[in-house]
Amino acid sequence: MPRRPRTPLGSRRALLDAAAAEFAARGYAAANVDRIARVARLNKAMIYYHFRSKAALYREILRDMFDAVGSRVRAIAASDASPEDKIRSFIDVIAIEGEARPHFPPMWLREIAEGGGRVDTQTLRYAMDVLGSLGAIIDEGCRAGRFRPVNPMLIQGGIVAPLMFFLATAGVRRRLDRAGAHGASKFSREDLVTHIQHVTLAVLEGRIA
Amino acid sequence: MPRRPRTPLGSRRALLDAAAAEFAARGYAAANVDRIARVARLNKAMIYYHFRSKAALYREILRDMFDAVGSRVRAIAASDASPEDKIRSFIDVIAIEGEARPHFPPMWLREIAEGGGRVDTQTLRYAMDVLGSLGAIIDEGCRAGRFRPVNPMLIQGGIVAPLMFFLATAGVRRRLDRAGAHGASKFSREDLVTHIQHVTLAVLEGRIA
DNA sequence: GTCTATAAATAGATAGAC
DNA sequence: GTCTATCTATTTATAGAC
Repeated sequence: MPRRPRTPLGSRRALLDAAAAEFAARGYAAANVDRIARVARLNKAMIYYHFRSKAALYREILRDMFDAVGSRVRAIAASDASPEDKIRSFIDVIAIEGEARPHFPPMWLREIAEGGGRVDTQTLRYAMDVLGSLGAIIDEGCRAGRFRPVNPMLIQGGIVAPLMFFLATAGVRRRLDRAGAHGASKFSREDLVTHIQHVTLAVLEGRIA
Repeated sequence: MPRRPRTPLGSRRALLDAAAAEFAARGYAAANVDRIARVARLNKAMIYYHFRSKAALYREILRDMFDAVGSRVRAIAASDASPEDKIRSFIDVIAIEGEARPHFPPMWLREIAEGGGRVDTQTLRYAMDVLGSLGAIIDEGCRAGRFRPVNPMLIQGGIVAPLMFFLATAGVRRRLDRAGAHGASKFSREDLVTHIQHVTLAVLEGRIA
């Protein structure tokens, strides 16, 4: 007997979720549309009904993820908090959004490795928003005499790279732990965020170099 | 007329080089053995003559890279330099080896995203060596009363993740630069290494948190 | 050691029924 | 909206000549 259709666009949502998991775990090329459909408890043809192609499906997922992070970061930069608090929030948001979307960190890592060759203009804009917002926060702190001018790319790298690394390696770290490495997974996202906040502010306030 | 064979194992070297470039740029699944052979100015069948399979070729490249970094790091940990200098050298070596092997950073990023599912036991051992050596250096510094006990994984993440990120994004950063982001690529590997050295030592010596 | 030719499997995409 | 069946292209891998 045929299953009854789910709520309108429910199948679309199911496909997006299954696809995000597949793309994150295997990467674009190794991802398999049949498997995506099966996980979503649907047929492969539904992917081509809701999306144009495997590539379009991928781009939509990536765009949504960058959009979510980008808009939250923009809001922080535009708020009237102090530069220090903005930096803390910036770090918090990257970590929270990254943890709330477990498929984002691996996909981000893969795109970096890819050299960004697969990101569309829209997605690139979101990514640049993040860097631009961080730059604006730093500028503001400099004008207020509280930050030293530091290359935003350097600051962003010190924040985002470790965060994505740690979020993407939750699984491996547990394996390393069991294999004998000491305490590889013995700290939480909050510990890491606090650490990065302290380091980043120390750098920006010139308490280090 | 048939080209004459190159020096013994010259074809093997050519295939390894071409394959590293292909795997780094496209990832394992999207890499194409035909293209690897063409770039090496050889025939696809030569890949199966020198290596068992595409997968074996991939693992050999990955293992060589981790081996090179692992053994240099082990040597640093075993030297009689001060803990501070060992930390500096550790960071230097990761950066230098990563820059000397431009295909390593992207492959590293992809493996992290993959959750390490493709690394063989040998390669995993090399990777654990790096973390183990860093842990030993930190322990030594602690016993000498110069470092605070900090989770090695936290320190390693703060060093390796930004380095791999920056080395892997040389190309994208130039594109972002032209697209309007300010000064994205306006610093060198030395600048970055110096920065990471300062930050890492500040953390280990308890001058931050 | 190196090549040609080909086998065999996989996987993206579409047509058309229900 | 959902599924079955199928077309087509790509691609790993091998057999065998030179």
